[in-house]
Amino acid sequence: MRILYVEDATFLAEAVKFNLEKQGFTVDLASNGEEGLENALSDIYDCVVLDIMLPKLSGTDILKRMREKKVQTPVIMLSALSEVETKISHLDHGADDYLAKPFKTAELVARIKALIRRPKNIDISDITYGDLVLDKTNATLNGEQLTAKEVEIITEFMKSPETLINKEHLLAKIWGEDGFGEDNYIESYISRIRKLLKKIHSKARIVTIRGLGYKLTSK
Amino acid sequence: MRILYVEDATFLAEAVKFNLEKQGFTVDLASNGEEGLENALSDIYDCVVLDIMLPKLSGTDILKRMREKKVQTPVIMLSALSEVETKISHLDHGADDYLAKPFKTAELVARIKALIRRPKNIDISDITYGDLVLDKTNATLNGEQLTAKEVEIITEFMKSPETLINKEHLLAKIWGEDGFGEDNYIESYISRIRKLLKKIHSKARIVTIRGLGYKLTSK
DNA sequence: TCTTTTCCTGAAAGAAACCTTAAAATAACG
DNA sequence: CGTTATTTTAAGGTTTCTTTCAGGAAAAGA
Repeated sequence: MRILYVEDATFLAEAVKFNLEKQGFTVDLASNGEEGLENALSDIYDCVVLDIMLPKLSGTDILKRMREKKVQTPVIMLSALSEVETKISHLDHGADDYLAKPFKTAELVARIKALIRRPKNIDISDITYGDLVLDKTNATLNGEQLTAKEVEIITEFMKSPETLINKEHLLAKIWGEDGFGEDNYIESYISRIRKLLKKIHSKARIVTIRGLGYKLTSK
Repeated sequence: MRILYVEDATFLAEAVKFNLEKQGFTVDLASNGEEGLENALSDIYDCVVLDIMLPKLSGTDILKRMREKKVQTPVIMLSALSEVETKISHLDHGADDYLAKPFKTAELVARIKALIRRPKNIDISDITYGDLVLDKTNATLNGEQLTAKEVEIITEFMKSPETLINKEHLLAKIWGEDGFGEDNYIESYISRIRKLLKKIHSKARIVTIRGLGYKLTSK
């Protein structure tokens, strides 16, 4: 479970990071809004915690841009302001929870856990692209049974078809942490997925953009 | 017995939770409508208590959506409005009981208990799928005697045949709490249920989707 | 063209998830 | 209170998925 914590108060950031890691989470820190946004958009986190008052770009802005870019990672907002209005406005913008500063780390941990553990009933809906139907509840692609990793990879492609997806992103999202000579994981799976697509007689295929990554296309 | 209580007034929610837990219930809280709906749809609760006035999504909406999705968990609605009209409209939408705010926790506890006790008289109807007949009054599958846990597990599968059911769900629904029980519980029972299906000469069988869960199928 | 880099693919090794059985613990019953 | 039935624990074996490896093919660069 990987968490992004965007916070400019270093001492606080470090303390919280320490506590979260003790709970078994992997934690990345960002100390300003721009850096935070960049990380958040990578879409590899299981939860993002945003302070609102930040240099360069506010937490609110980060949240807004994330949702614009269709990044659906659960978000918890932190702020000294506990006015109901602000709170509601954030929830409206797609924040999943809200915590007033100062807070107890235990409280934050509890909320993160609650968000992550939330039943996955909602994003489990089928994904379709062209003649492909990925049924995530049954782990099948056009009726063909898939393995867990295959589902994850195919999901990434079908969520952003006709878009280049680089290996780094796949490694980070599906294998977590930083890869090392592990590019072949992906090549191996791409190979198998291509076979699958052929077996299904789909018009869609995965093309490789040498040096950059792969792309699902049906053109 | 696990209960979901959807309520935005935190102080009230905590108080009620405390009292219900004293009665031996496990209680999950949700503080807004969306979260409440998501949790309710997971279909692992024995009873859902819905406040009507909620941020994001009203209790009424949650109830409606639950029934649309065929989630038949007993529901108690809470509201400051005690007008007969509203009451009737909710009961029409499939609520099982109605309680006006403010209420005494003891009153709520009593109603929850009443509701939870009731189902055993009602949903005792047989469930069938393909050549299988589960008789819940006698705890038999095609005449073969079952144990209590076997009935519960088989019920889950027969309620949603041809659908992947993951271990987490089974653990939460049958053993309660947060999947603290071992996966091996399930593996053990699946093994026994498979023997049973063979003995019965049923066409149906339980297939395992490695890393994801199990599925009852007859294809 | 020849060399280098990057990618593809099939097969084998390794790891993880799952199955099965039997015995121990617990609960239910008389 | 003893007996029986059910549930849980434990262990070893089995299967399947994932990773690794190695050799070859395609693209890019010299």
